[in-house]
Amino acid sequence: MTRQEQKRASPQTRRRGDALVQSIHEAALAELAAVGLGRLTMEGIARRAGTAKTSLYRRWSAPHDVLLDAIRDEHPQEVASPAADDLRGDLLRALRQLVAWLGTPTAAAVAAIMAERRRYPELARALYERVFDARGGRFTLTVLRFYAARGHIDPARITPIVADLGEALVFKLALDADAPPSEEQLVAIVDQAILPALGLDPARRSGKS
Amino acid sequence: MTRQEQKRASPQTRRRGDALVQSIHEAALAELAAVGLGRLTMEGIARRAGTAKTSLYRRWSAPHDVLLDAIRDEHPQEVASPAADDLRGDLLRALRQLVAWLGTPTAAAVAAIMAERRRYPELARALYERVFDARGGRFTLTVLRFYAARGHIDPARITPIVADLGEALVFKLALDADAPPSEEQLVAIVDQAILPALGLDPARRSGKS
DNA sequence: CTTTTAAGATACGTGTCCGTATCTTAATCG
DNA sequence: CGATTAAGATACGGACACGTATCTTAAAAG
Repeated sequence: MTRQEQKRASPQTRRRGDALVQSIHEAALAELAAVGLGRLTMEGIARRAGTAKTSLYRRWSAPHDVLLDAIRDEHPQEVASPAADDLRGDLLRALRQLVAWLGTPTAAAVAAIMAERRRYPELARALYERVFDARGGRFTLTVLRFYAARGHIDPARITPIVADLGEALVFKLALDADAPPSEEQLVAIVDQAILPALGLDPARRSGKS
Repeated sequence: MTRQEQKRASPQTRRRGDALVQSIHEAALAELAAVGLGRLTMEGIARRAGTAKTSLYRRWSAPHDVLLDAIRDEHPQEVASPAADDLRGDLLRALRQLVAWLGTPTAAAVAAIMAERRRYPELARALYERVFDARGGRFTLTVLRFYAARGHIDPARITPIVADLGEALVFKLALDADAPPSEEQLVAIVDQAILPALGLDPARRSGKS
């Protein structure tokens, strides 16, 4: 056993550098979920992260700064690639992905900031500038554009309202029920709202025969 | 000049009874809008109402109680009566009414509670029980049912998703822009989303010729 | 190994809010 | 008018968080 191995055998008690920052980020998101924006404190984040306030103040001047960094680090986002010949399936996949994201601590943080954007305008602005552009990240828009480019959809149908449909309904359902929409509800969103709005109404097509 | 008129001539400095409660209610809603649920305090409400904490504690034990009473008192709601032969116009009227309500302090309070329902479940529950049933108050549903009963709409089209469409889009637009949707946007919601979902697609109808 | 770095622990004065207690006094009642 | 009621003002001890300062010590560097 070399001296290096002996050193490894003793359990580490302190986190340093990136490991510590990662822990603090996770703690910030969890603390936000627990207490909300108005009650987010350095003491709370530090307590939850199991670290000292000094470690936080060495890097950030306020809890909102910690939160923004946490969101940015946890936010990497990939939108599913459309299949090419299954509009309905791809819309469903996109909505499922949205629902999956809604279950993350990051989504909860983004929602909290959006909900209180009038009270914390600087925070909301910083979210846009430092994390994402507000109009980006539409899960269904990628799919719609993909199929319009291939001639499956009349491009004139892809208006801002139609592009917003899927997300608006998912958010509303989630808010009303305080639970993610079911697969059945996602299917209903696609079949009863999105496709009709695109001029591809399943109820009308089956009624053709 | 009688003694009663003399008494009226001296400016009153204190509010009593209902007048005081009304002031406190308004203050509670305004304070909530300013600081949010997490920072709503008795001291804040009292300060804003220009009264003493004792006056609050004589009636309520916590700021959330004040808030609930304020919402209930300010919440009376009337949905516009449909016209009978103007589905599109009535849907627009209903959406305008929703937008008008969204501009009230009460709506902001309801939104705040809904946004933080996971952090304040008791408060959210009390909102449902003491103020309104969660599934009530759908602005467009009254219109849809009215026209279905008259045969203008296939009742099978009025699914929960379709019933939710208008409100979901209005909420999303308002949230994204931090401003009420414009009249043009309301028109787009009706023409591009609601009517197609009802099988009454304007774009398809005009394409008939 | 020693030195350096930064993580962690704690103290401190200040400010805000809580909920209760006490008192003064405007407004209403009889 | 006097008596009663409740509105308003203020004090108080305790809890919590702030941001800064100081010190100890684990971990990394050389």
